[in-house]
Amino acid sequence: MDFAYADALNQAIRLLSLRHRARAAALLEPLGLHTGQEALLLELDRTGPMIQAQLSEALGCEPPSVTLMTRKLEASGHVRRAPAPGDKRASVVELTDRGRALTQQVKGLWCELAEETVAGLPADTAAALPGILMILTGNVDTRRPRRRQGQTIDRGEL
Amino acid sequence: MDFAYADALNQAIRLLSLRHRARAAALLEPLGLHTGQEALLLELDRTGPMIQAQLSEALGCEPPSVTLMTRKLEASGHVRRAPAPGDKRASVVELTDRGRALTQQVKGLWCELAEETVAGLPADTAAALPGILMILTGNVDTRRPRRRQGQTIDRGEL
DNA sequence: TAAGATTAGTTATGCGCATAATGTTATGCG
DNA sequence: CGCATAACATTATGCGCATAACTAATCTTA
Repeated sequence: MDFAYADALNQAIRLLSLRHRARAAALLEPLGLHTGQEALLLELDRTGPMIQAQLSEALGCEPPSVTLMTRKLEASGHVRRAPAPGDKRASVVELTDRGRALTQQVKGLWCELAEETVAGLPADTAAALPGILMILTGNVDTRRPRRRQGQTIDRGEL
Repeated sequence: MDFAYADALNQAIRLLSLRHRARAAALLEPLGLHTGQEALLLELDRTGPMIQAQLSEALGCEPPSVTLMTRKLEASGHVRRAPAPGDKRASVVELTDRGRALTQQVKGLWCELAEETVAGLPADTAAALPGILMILTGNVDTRRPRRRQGQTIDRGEL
């Protein structure tokens, strides 16, 4: 593997992370949201109420992070927590009406951000991009079982 | 702009950021490096000694971050700081011999990481990726003058 | 059913990067 | 020249996300 290429790729990913996150933060700030919280709201909007362990899985961040995110969103009244029926350890998280309203605004910003991000790219490139990035993510993902080299794993899921 | 696409794209970028960073951290940890420090070493290796303001620009992070990074790399003996000739405010940062040696190891890991990252991608897609990501980065970059919508700005660079 | 292992969630702590405020040196202009 | 302004660096502080250590509840199984 050519180092010049490797460096270009890793650096590009690093810079995109920094800038995309910074831009997202700037867009979300008027709504009183910090980066990461929008992902939780959008996930609840997509999937409906769920317990924190599921959120952790869906958001790709660790349980302690989810604890803090939900705590803050609860404090700001966008999310509600209730004891999970049938499991006294777990608590289900769901959007409040205010949270649902805010999520709609987030969706608008999210479209803006995506549009801004892929500006100047050929349409087919832009269309393929999410899928490509998901492949990359899967390739370096150490949380899940570890997919081998971008090919799907045989169905040995316990 | 379609929300489903926007969501897929923004989410993909967010997850790639988290996972790629985590994987890099895991690879760098045996070298005693934390994420971000490798970028500084590689930049010094590429460009040679430079002052922190230049590092800040090259690395895409703010001066206070550079202060901390250099301080830690100085403490671990990989980098040296000297007063800048002709400017008592600035200090030039350069690699020590140990730093240079470590950087060579980082380069190896960087190749591993890139290889792992693009596994399973068509060769031409992988080849085009760094350029595409740099376009995205430029599109959402608010540090520099603000390029408009992915097209180059007219040469009004002061 | 009682004991060990697993799972949900939390608290404590640490790192990277950001912004704000400060001190110091350079510079450009009346 | 002298003064205002800009640039380099730093300190203080805050947020997101991570890991480690812990409690409490649930599952497994002998």
